[in-house]
Amino acid sequence: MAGYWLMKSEPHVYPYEQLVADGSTHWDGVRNYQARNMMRDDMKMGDLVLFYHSNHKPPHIAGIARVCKEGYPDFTAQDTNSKYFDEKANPENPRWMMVDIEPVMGLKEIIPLDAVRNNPECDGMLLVRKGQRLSVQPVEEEHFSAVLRMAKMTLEDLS
DNA sequence: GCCAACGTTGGC
DNA sequence: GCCAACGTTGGC
Repeated sequence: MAGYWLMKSEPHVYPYEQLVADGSTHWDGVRNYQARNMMRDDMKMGDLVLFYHSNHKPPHIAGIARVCKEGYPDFTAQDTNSKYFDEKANPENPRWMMVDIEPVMGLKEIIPLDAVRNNPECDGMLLVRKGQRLSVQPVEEEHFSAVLRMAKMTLEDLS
């Protein structure tokens, strides 16, 4: 059964539209162990992803993406020219992992963070939990479908 | 730009 | 293994 996730990106760095333009992307630069572990162990081919724009007014869910390559080493950690370089990473112990995602479709209506927070169907979503900052987080199926409903979409629209 | 929340680091 | 210091995230 498919898993559901939410991934955060700052739209001035990498907006959903860029994912559409690129066709797919590797999700490099995650330097948090919880997020790494989920990408390494839990995110599977075909899992659906809410693509979230953080640090934007208003912060919002912009589109749906899909995992198209499962966890593998984040090579930017071993690239001295990368801002994500980590001297503790090496081929034997890459330390950081990433997945690839591809666009599925943009939301017909973007969903602002406030709308998620104000929707009782989204109670318990990590996204609206105070103080949580994970840039990759699991989403329950009922929350995922609640977000789609808010955007006047269904899972069938995604297939 | 502020700052609360939280993760990481490193001395002890 | 504790915990103070520090850095980052991300909404506001």
